[in-house]
Amino acid sequence: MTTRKDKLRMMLRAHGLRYSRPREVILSFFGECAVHISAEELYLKLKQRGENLSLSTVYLNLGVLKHVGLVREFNGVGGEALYDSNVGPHHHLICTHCGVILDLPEIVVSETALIKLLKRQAEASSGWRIDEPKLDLQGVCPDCQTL
Amino acid sequence: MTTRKDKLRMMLRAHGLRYSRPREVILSFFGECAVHISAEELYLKLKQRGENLSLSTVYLNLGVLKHVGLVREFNGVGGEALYDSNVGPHHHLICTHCGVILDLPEIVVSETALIKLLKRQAEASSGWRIDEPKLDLQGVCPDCQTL
DNA sequence: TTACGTGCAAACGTTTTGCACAAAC
DNA sequence: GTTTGTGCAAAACGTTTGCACGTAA
Repeated sequence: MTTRKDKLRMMLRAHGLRYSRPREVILSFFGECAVHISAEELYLKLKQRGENLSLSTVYLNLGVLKHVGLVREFNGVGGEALYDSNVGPHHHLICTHCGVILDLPEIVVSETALIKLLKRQAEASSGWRIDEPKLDLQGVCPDCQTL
Repeated sequence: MTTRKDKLRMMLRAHGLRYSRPREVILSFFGECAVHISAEELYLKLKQRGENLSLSTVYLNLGVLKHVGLVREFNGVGGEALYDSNVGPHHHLICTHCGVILDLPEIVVSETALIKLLKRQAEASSGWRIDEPKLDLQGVCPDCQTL
């Protein structure tokens, strides 16, 4: 029988990493909620659950997981590092008022043909090789609009 | 006769700010090169020119100039604050290898119709009010491609 | 003369690092 | 037994703040 823990062990192994309790709780947190979260927030959330791993371990492992491609790092409105287990190509809606970040809904993501056209044009005109066009739409979320 | 300094004084006045030597050298630096630069880099560049203003003054004035809309702040790949006197809507090419940032060339910027379409779709589907769609194209610049 | 801007140094929040110990393999 | 990961504390880093002095208006 293959337990959940065995699966985790195999996944980590496949990326050249060993199993550890901090890695388990961090990855299972991301498994439940693929939210955009800072290292410190993640540390506090895990502490609330009774896990006591250190803040530096959180930082270290987020770095390692980013390095092997299991999480993605990007910057919030204030420049803080945020982490996200949605590692596929996607775009962000960023509220300039409260800082909340949402992944772009399907209906827009499906318009990738337009993005690809932009990418091709940018490559042709600049000589750059473009990996991934990422659209950050800055605006005001529904909650902040009512304030 | 209206000197360059008078013009500067008037511009600052129009934004509710007084003239000062640090403001003069910072704004004239941006006038010459509308580059993407950090507070510390700017401080060092100005020091090289024989200007000795303090680092905190640079930070303070970049904040003030951002506040009145004369410069724009955004985040580099490492999350550091970068400043730019190109305050109009434009997009960025970001090299994931060396971190250099370029404004998107005309030929692509002219494709704003596509961006606007994306913006309208995103607004309709999400309920957000979107101020400014900003396209960050991450890739590898010509210099880093040859390494 | 009064409000605003500066320089310095200290404080701050976030992230990284060094090191001894512990756990995984 | 060897390699890798952890926790703690200290350091490093970019940025902000408090305060006495200087300068613009």
